[in-house]
Amino acid sequence: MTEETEAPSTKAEAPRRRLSFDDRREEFLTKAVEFFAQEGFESSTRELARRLGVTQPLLYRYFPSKGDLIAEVYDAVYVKRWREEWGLLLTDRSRPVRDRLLDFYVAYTNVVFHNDWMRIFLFSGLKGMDINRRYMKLVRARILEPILAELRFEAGYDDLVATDEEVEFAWIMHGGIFYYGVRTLIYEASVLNNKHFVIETAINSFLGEVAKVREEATR
Amino acid sequence: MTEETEAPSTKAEAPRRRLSFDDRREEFLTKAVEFFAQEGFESSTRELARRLGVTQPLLYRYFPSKGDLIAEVYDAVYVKRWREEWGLLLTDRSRPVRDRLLDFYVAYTNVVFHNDWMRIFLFSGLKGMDINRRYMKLVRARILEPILAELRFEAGYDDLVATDEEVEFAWIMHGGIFYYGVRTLIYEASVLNNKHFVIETAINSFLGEVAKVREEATR
DNA sequence: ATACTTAATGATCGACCGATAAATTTACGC
DNA sequence: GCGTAAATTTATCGGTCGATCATTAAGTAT
Repeated sequence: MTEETEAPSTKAEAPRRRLSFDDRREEFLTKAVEFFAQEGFESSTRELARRLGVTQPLLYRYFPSKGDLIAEVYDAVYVKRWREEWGLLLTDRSRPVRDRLLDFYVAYTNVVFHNDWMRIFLFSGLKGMDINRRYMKLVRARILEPILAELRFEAGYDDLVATDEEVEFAWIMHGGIFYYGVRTLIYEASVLNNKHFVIETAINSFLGEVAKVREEATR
Repeated sequence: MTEETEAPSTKAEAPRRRLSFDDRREEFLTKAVEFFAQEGFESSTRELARRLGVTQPLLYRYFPSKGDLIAEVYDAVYVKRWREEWGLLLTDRSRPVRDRLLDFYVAYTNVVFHNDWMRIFLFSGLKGMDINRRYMKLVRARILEPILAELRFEAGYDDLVATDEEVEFAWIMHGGIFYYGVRTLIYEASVLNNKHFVIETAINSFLGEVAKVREEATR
C-alpha cells in the first residue's frame, strides 16, 4: 500500500461521491472556515482535505492556492456575515436609544459570538491582516459613531458628531461586551452564562456615564 | 558554498562569540519571547536561530525541544511578570477604592500593555493552553473578586463575597480596559492614545452602576 | 605550549508542507 | 450502451520542519 495520499473517507470502501463544481466548492469553503478557525491558518491543506474526505490535490481544482482559499475564508466571515439591517436598528428614531442598543447588540452578538467568527477574527488580527483593520473602522463608522450620534440627538444636541473621547468610551462598552464573547468561546471562562445580562449591564453602565464624557470633552 | 545552515551573523566573518551557559540561555529565552510573540508559535526554530545569529542545532543544547522552549516562554510572560504587590494596592483600606482601582489598573496595564505580553496571551489562548485558563482564574481570584469585596466593604456590607453577577460586571469593565490594549497594540486602531482616560472612564462607568448590579443580584 | 572541556557548527535524517501533472473514474448527453 | 468532458485520485517534486550526531574551535587550567 503506497500511502502518499490519505484514504478518502469512511472505513472500508470510499464511495467517492461526485458533486457539481459549485456544490463542491461551497462544501470546501464552509469546511475550510471551521477548520482554519479551529486549527489556525498554519494548518495544512492535507489535514483539511482529510477532514473533507477527499484528497489534497482536489482542493487545488477549486482554489488556486492556499492563500486564495484563506482569502475566501476571510470574505465568508468578515463580509458575508455583516448585516446591513444593523444600521437601521440603531437609527430608528421611533424608539428610545436604549432599546435600540439592546436589540442591536443582541442581533450583533448572535452573529459574532460563534467559534468560527471569533477565532478567525483573532487569528487574522494577530497576522496583521488589513481586512482586520478595515473591520475595526467599519465598527467605528457603522456602529459606534451612529450610536453616539443618536445619543446626541436624543440629548438635544445640534452637532451630532462625536468627539474622540466619546468614541473611545463607546469602544470601552463594545470591548466589554466583545470580551465576554472571547471569555465564553475562546477561554471557556465565563462565570455567568447569560449574554443578555452582560449586554444590558454594559449598556446601562455606558449610558449612565456617556453624558458626562460628552460634556467634559465638548467643554 | 554548501548552504545547509545559515551564515551566523554579520557580513563576511562570523566571530563565533562564546557565552557562558547561563548567559546564552537567557539570551535565547529573551529573544524567543519576542520572536514567538511576533511570529506565532508555528514559526520555525531555524528562523529564531537566524535572528539570534547562531545555528539552529545550538538551540537544542539549551532546550530539549521546541515545546520546552515555548513552555519557558509562557512562564516568562505569565508567571514572571505577575506582580504580587498588585494585591496590596487593591486592599489598602486607608484609601478610597476608586483611587486604588485607578492606581492598580495603571500599574497592571504598565505590565500587560506590551506587544510581547498581549500577543503571547492571544496566541496561547487560541491554542487552548491550560496556562491561559489558569491565568483567567487568577485574574478573577486576585483582582476582580478583591475589588468587589472592597466595594462591598466600603458600602457597609457584612458579606464580602460577590455574586456571579457582580463578577461578570467586573469582567465587563476589565474587558473594556483590556480591549483598549488589544486595539492599540494588536489592531493599531485606537482613536485616542490616552490610556489614563480609558482607565478612568471605564472605572467611573463601572462604579456608577455596580451598586445597582449588587443590589439586584443580592435581592 | 599542551591537554582538556565544552560552546558552537556542519551535515544529515525522516516527516511534512504547498503545489503540479499524469492517470483514473464517474456522470451525463446522445 | 457509448463516448466524452469533468471530477477525483495517484504519484511526485522541491522546500522546510524538528531533531540528532559527529566534528570543530574557543576558552581554561596546567
